[in-house]
Amino acid sequence: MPKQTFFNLEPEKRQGIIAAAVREFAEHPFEQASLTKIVESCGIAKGSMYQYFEDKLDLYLYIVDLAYEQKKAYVGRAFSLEGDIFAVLSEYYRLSYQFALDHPLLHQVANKFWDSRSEALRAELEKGRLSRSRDFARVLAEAMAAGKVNPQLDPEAVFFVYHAVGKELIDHFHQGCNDEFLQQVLDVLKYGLQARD
Amino acid sequence: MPKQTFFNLEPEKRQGIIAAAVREFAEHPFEQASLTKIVESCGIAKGSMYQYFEDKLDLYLYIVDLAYEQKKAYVGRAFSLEGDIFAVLSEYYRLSYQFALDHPLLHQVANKFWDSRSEALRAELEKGRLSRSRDFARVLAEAMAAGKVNPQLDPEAVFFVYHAVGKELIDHFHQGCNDEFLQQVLDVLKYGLQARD
DNA sequence: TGTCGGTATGACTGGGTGGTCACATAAGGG
DNA sequence: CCCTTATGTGACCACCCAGTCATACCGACA
Repeated sequence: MPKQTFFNLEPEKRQGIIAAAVREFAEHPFEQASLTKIVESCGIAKGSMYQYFEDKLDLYLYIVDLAYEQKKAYVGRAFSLEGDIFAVLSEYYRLSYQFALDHPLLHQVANKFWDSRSEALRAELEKGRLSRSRDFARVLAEAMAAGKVNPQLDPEAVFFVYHAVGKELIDHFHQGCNDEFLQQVLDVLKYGLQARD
Repeated sequence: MPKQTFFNLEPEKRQGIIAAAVREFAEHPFEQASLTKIVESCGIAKGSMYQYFEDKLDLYLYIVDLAYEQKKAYVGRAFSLEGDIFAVLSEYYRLSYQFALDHPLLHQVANKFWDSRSEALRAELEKGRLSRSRDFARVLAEAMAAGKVNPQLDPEAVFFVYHAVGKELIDHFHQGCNDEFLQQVLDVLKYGLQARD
């Protein structure tokens, strides 16, 4: 967590620091991101950074959190379509894509976070995965109870699959991804590979 | 490509270098892997490394290639089960898992390769993806022609989904992954989320 | 005016990196 | 025995890094 000093800053300066950090962490994973470049890019002294944050990791986690909060606010509406799980999923990924278009840097920060292999970040990673699985698990359980979802499937396996595909979709957002392709991918998940009678 | 000098080495020494490099690249992505540590770990001089390889990238690509060749040899049998695409897929992932158990370091090298974000590796990444999509596309086309596969699906989307899930499965091999869970994940893909009549 | 807490600073430390190069060694062929 | 060619070597170079610290600045209050 940032120190109090950081929050005492004039908002303008604070935003400048945040913006510079977002730029750097959007381009490089934690280990390769350079604090030196961040302070140069926003024109403050190296030492000042240590008045605001404990260390590089502290800054990083603050920025990742920020990116995630923004994304959650953006994407959360999808879950308001209660009842129709397929509409929820479609809207969820559509909004994720919109977010990536509107906030490419925040998108990249959040995205790069997931392939951090650093031990220091493992705990945070797991926490994030769990918190996101909760909403999904709830919607899935409801849909199963309502008989809308294939009852022979293992809910955990379903989450695993959607998580994997979601990650890959998000990874490929930067290459462009029209609504049609998105819909086709979701259809694969919805109808399954095997031909129906 | 390694220089001729590398292939002139006594096999024992050559294997020592390979083993050390595999250890390092299994633990760290390309950018964070340390040539210095590799030469220390196999007891040769830094300068010698540059008699064998052009640079760090040259060594890395050689090692990745090696890991992939081994994996292909191990996993390729799956495609001999022509005709039943679901058997092929099941066997493919089962063998991938076996490979990860038998050769954990090679597995990690191959695996880490996919989340390299370095520009220098982009071209290689794309090449690998294409070469692996070919076998899959062939089996899929056959199964579609035979009416075993849902004809309304977009083959490209199908490949996308299987690639994504495969990557995530492989990522999670190190946490253990029993046959049963694997089967359940494949069932999700096979039967689809929507309840059948 | 003095002084005191909070803040800003950037030179510096100690450690790491990939890559180089002048030199050493060894093996053959004349 | 020398000369050439192929290898081996590790000190060294230039660069980058996170993090520290003595010093300076600044506004407020006395």
